[in-house]
Amino acid sequence: MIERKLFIKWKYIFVVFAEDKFLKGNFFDDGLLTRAEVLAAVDISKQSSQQLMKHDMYGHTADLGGHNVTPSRSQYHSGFGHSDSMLEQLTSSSGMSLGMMDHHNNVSHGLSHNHHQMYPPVYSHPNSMNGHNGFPTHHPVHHPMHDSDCDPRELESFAERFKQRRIKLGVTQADVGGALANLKLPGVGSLSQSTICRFESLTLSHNNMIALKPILQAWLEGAEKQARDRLEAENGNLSNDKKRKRTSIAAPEKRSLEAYFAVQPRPSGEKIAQIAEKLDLKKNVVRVWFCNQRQKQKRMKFSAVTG
DNA sequence: ATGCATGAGGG
DNA sequence: CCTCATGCATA
Repeated sequence: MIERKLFIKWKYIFVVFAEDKFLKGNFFDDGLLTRAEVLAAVDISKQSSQQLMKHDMYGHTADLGGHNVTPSRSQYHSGFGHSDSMLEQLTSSSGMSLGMMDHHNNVSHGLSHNHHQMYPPVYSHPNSMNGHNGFPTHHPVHHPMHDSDCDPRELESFAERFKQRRIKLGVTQADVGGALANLKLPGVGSLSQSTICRFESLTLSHNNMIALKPILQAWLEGAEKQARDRLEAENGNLSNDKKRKRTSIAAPEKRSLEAYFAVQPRPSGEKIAQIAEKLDLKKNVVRVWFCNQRQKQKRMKFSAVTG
């Protein structure tokens, strides 16, 4: 599948970086990666890349069998299997290998958790799921889906059309997010500008895209039907002092993390602690960075180089 | 548009 | 601890 291929290419880029560091002799001083680990990763990645070139990397989105609403099984496992085992042979250290991920994946959430409203956005709820008409945990409420709803190309074109029509309506991404709550669909609250943006740019997981599509489609149709302005989205309740802070990881540290990630996407807690210490970052920051990085590789598109 | 963060749910 | 869906904050 295309996303898998893109991931391999992406990984390749950073492994090459690791190789470069290695050649300059400044990569192993910290002892976090063994010579064998890097050489193996470099070798495997090169092979994978060559293999991909032969198989038309950008040509077409091709397959991805019309089914799977959930990535439950290995939908990320084509043409990479042997590489996994190779790496495992060469990496004497901790666990998982490069392409190994997601063997279990229950996707038990639907959309709509309406959770953690610690920072009340548009509609404010003091807490996640207290009594209060709040949807307990999750809602299976999904409209009957058709095969086309799972087709990446269909999703892609829908996202594009959506953006187009949204702009035509003169509505911002944030407006859409807020308007969703007025849709009164069971289990559907508002969404942030971030999420709408990510939907339009396909930078969400395949499943997330599928879940959001019917909702956004419903909004779009409603909004167009009454080309009126129902842009309300009452807000203005920003009386909270606790500002969330976003730590910024400097470029050098980030490059190191990327190099580590290329070799071991799922480092153990121990390893994370070591890395954190080496880079002088808090362990949790490093852990979260790896989590986010893993999520990134599962997205439909990679925003930068893949156009 | 994206980077780092949170929290539910599941082991 | 992880995955996933999401969001605040920010470049």
